[in-house]
Amino acid sequence: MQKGRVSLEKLREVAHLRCRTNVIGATMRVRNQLSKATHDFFMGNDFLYLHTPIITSSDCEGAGQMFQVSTLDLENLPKNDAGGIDYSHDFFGRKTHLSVSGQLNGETYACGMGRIYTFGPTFRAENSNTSRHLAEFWMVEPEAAFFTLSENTLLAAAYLRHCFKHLLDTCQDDIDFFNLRIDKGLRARLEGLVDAEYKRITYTEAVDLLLKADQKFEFPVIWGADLQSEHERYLCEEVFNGPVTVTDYPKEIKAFYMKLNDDEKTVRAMDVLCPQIGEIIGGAEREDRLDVLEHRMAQHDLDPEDYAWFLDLRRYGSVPHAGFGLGFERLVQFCTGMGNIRDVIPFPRTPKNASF
RNA sequence: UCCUGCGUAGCUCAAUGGUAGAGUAGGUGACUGUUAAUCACUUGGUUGUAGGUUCGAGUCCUACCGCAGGAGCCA
Repeated sequence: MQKGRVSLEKLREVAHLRCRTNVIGATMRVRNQLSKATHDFFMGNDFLYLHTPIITSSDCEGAGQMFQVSTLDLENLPKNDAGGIDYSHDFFGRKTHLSVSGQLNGETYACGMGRIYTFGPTFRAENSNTSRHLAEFWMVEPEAAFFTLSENTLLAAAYLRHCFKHLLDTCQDDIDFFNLRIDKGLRARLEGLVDAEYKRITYTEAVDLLLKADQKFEFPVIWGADLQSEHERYLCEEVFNGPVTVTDYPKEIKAFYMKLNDDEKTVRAMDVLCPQIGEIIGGAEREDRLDVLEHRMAQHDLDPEDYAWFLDLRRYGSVPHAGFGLGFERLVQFCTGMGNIRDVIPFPRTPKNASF
C-alpha cells in the first residue's frame, strides 16, 4: 500500500486495515457507547429487554422483501400436488424467513408484560443501493402498553436526548475527531439537542408548510402523497434546522396495524426525520380494536389466517399500546457525521456484497 | 430497481482512435540523517468481464459485473 490516505471505499475491501484506522475505530467506539446508552435508557425506564426471534414464519409482515430460510436442497426441491414447493419437508415444516421487524412479537409481550424493547439484527432483502440502507442492520424497537401517540413521541425524544448526552459524556475525544475531520458542526449539533425541545407537527401541517415554501420541489406536494426525500429534507434542514417529528399520516400510505384516527382519514403514525439521513425513527400507536384491525387488513389484502395469533392479541384482553423502530446505524451516522451507512457497522451487508 | 458518473501497475491517478506512463509502495545500492515522503537505479499491466465497430480500441458501441452520488423503498 501507498503511504497516506486510504479511502473509506477501499477500506471496505481490506478487513485487517479497516478495523485499525482512526475513523472506523472512533465510529465503533461511538457505536459501542450508543448500545450502552440504549440499554441504560430503556432498562432505566422499566422496559424489559426482549429477545425476539430472528427466524419468523409470518408470510408477509408488510415491511419489504424477506430473505428465505430453508434447508431444502435447491437442486432438488420437493413438489406438492399443485406443482409448487412442498414446504412440509422443510426444516420448520413451513416457509420461513429472516425477521424484518420484531414488532409483532414485541407487541405480544408488551400487552402481556407492559413495557418491552428489542435490540437486534434485522434483515431486508430490498435491492436498495443507497448510503442509508443495509440488508442486515440493527434495530431498536420499544413497545409499551397504555402508551398513546403523544407518549410515544415523548419517549422517542427522551431516548435520543439520552443518547446524545451519554455520547458527549463518554466519547469526548471521538466527537472532537469527527467534528474536526468529518462533520464541522457535529459537536454543536449534538450539544444543542441535549436540552432542546423536539419539534412535532402533523402531516397536514407539514404539507401546509411545504405548500407555502418559497422553494421549487421536483415532486409536487399533495395531501395524501407520501413525503419525498426533498420534502423531508426541507422540513428538517430549512424549517426546523434539526430533527422533527411528523405525526398523523394519511392511512393509505401507512401500515395496516396503525391506529385509525376519529377522522377516519389519518392514522396515529409518527416519523422522526433528521437532517442528511432522513427517517431515523418510524412508529405508531397500534390499532387495538379488533373489528377495525380486521377491516384494515382486508383493505391491505392480507389473509387473517396468517395473523391469527396477532388478532387474538386484540380478541383476548386488548390494551392500547404504541411503539417505534429506530435504525441503529442511522443513529450512529447522525452521531458521527459519517456519510455512508456501510462505514458505521463492523461488517456491512448490502446487495451483491457480503465479503468478510 | 431507475438516472448520472466512474472502473488503467499492490495503492493514488495520467494518457487529441495511433509504441500504456507518473507518483507512491516493493526490490537493489548509497546516506547514519532524525520524525508519513533523503538520494540513485529497478521490478511491476490480458486497461473490470464478454462481445462488436475499425487498418488500428484504455479511448467508440452493446451487454454484464462492481463502486460512488441522486431517486424509489424504508429504519
